[in-house]
Amino acid sequence: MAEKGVLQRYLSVGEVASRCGIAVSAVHFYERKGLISSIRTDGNQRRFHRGVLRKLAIIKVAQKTGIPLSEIGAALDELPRNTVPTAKDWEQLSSQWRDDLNERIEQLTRLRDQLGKCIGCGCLSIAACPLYNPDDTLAGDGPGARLLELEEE
Amino acid sequence: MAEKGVLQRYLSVGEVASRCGIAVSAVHFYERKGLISSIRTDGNQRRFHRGVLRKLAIIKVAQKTGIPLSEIGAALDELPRNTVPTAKDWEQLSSQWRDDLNERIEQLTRLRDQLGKCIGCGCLSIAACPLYNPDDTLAGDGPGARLLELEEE
DNA sequence: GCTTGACCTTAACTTTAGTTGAGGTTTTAG
DNA sequence: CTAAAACCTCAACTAAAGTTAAGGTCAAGC
Repeated sequence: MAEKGVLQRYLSVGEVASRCGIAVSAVHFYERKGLISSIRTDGNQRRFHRGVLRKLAIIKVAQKTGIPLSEIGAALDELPRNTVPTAKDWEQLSSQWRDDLNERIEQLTRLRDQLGKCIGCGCLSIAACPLYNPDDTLAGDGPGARLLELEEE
Repeated sequence: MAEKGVLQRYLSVGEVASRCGIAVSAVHFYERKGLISSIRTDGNQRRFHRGVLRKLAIIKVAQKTGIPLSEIGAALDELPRNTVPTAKDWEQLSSQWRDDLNERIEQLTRLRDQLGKCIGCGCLSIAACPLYNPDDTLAGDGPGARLLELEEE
């Protein structure tokens, strides 16, 4: 199990980048942001543990769900430092994001379902419109007073 | 129908902003970007036709769907200039965006469905993973060679 | 009639997620 | 052994979507 050198143990930044399909500059950037880390060779070049590949994959996936890097970084920080994350660790991460994703999906779905109903009618600019005012933040400002003011056509 | 002044015909920038729940600076910004327009008083203050309220509402909604302002602007430009848009005009707009929305929803749904399957297993960094490589852009690079390289745990 | 609040313009600043370039070093291949 | 490819750092730039500040004008209330 410990045959050294048979598999290359560490990856250069270029290898990491091309395997992940991202730019070298992005790898640098993620490291600067603390999302991934590396050690250095004598010649000061980065060497990455192959575990970084999975992290980068996860970063990419999480970004697609709309999660900002700062949050991704925070989530990655919760992973055990210095021990290789287990399947359970990853699952915890993904289930957290799945909730986010579900919420975003629901939001967009509601949006879609309202889109046709609201956009063509007069209600869109009005406190009562579920699209325009989904959180009902304007409720109680005097009901409906605004409603008529839009009837311009 | 032409009783002047009974309803205030034009809105100041502050009125527009507070009615739409956005900042004055944002109204200025949208005007600079050509998304909305105004006329000026003798004293050089903006006055907005009330139709701008609906446009702003639509801008807000479209932004929530993830459409960038540039595209929103382009869509608004397709509306008839100088005539008040009809319900049909708005419907065309919304149906266009509905397609976008549907696509984004589908994307996120696929993502969600893959999230648990992939994140915990070894496949995430690999060309074969549907999440990581949804467009199959790496297909044909030599099948599976990368697959084993991730098995670090 | 003056003071305050709303408005004006222009320019600079903010955040996120990187990219690009300059100038210099290391590694690798022939 | 040398030349090219890959790497290094640091600073500046980009884009989107605004916000904030500075310095000045306009309008409304008392």
